[in-house]
Amino acid sequence: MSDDNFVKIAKALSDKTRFRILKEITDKKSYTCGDCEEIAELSQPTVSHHLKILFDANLLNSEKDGRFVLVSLNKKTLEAFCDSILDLTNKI
Amino acid sequence: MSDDNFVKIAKALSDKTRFRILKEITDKKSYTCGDCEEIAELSQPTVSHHLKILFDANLLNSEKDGRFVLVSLNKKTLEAFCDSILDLTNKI
DNA sequence: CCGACATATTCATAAATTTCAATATATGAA
DNA sequence: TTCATATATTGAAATTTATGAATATGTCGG
Repeated sequence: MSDDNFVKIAKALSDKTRFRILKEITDKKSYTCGDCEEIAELSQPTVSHHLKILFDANLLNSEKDGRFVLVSLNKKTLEAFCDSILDLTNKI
Repeated sequence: MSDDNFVKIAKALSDKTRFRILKEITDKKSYTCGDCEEIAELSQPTVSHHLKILFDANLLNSEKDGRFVLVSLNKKTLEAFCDSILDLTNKI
């Protein structure tokens, strides 16, 4: 993973609202953006903004379902991110 | 690990200068703050600021050696951070 | 088509972050 | 003690980020 990509993912993870959303959506198969508003307890535009950051970092998959957008965790990105971190520790 | 602690570590990792410093200091046993200035190619106060953020997130150990401060990677923090991420993926 | 709803975008504001010059502190050497 | 060096802190400017009101877009049901 490139340094830029690593930093982008870390930045996406570095906000408590976004982390709360990620933690919550691991439990169910799919969540709508509206579900995420309830989790975050913030306005719709703000949550939409946070979801975009998570999506741009490839931490979320999204899928249209009529009027809804269903989001789910992108496991591969999280695993690749972990691998990059463990690369640091394994060099010691 | 608490959510606050997770977010603090992610924030510390979410800057390219800080990530570059962390990557570099895995190679040698110990680095001085001056070494980190060379790595970062930024002013001394700026690097000192970045090192403080890494230290506050427990990503760096530091040890005084006369006039110098030697910094090294805190492997345990990185591993605990990874564990928290993998907790997310394992719930899917 | 129209009204209701889900999500995205624009715009403005407030807060946080990055950066460095200047300065302070601390330590070793002469 | 005095000077030179290593690091920390302060203060200020520029940039980025988080937030929400207003608005736009898109989709379903009638």
